[in-house]
Amino acid sequence: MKVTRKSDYGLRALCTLARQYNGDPVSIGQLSAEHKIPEPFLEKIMQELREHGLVEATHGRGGGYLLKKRPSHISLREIVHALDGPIALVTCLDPGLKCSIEEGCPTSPIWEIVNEKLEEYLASLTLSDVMSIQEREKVPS
Amino acid sequence: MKVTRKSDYGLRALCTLARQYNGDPVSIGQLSAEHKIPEPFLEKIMQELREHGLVEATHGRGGGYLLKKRPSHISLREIVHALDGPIALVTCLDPGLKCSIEEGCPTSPIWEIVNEKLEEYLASLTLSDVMSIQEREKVPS
DNA sequence: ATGAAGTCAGAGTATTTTACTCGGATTTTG
DNA sequence: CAAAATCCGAGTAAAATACTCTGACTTCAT
Repeated sequence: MKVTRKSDYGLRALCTLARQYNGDPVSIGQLSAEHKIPEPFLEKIMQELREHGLVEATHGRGGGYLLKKRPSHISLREIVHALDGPIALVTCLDPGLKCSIEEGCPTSPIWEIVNEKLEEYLASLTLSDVMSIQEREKVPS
Repeated sequence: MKVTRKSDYGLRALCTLARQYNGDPVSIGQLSAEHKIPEPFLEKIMQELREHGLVEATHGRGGGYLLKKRPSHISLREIVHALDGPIALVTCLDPGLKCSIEEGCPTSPIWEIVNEKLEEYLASLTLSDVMSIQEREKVPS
């Protein structure tokens, strides 16, 4: 319904995997330690990212996760959709509620427009963008 | 934190008041009946809109609410801010959480950018826009 | 072949946020 | 002064979010 911590945590983990692109798999343990995310929660998150084809996992010793696509080919929208589902800025936009279908609802048209703008914007940003913006912010001390 | 039903209900009520601009005050009873919003809840909402200077109330018999500004001078952003506070698309953007201040947080910079875009867009839309979009949608049957 | 390091899968729980109620006071008009 | 309205503060119910737990399965090194 909104962008929850799942998406935030997922994005953090994906940043690490992006740095490690073409390198060794990274385990849940490493990821959760680096970003201070509760292990079992992150486990769930990585599973969902895998089910949506964003990462791939290797089992057993030395295993972990790797990006399945280039960082520049993974959009924020994909990530958020994988973890929080399609954005419904307002409750009444939630798929499954009749509100948006009803004739003469004064507000759903405008919310749909705003919602669509947001989705478009998220679709225009990729994991590479996130990395470079992050780099720019880092003040070398 | 997100756009809740309060903002949606508030916007609906404001649409009615916009139609009634320069007319008689509209009571909670009328508004809640027209939009099927629980009366005591809408009461709270109208109070908050008044506290933020978007509407004015008159007491007693024949009383109710009126817009305090022209519909074209009331932005969606104002309405949402009055009822749900500043938008924090992601939990970590909530004012009061340190996350956004921490050095080296990989995600908060991007969320801030997206959040700002959304706020800007909401600021660009007014109550008049909402009315005309609604009008356009109405399919005369 | 076995045990350690890892993921997989599903159900279950705690916390927080949202949505809404209640009761009584206050103001205005007929 | 009574009826019609808003005002105000506290409190409750429902829903969504943010997690945990348990046990299985896979892979690899020794």
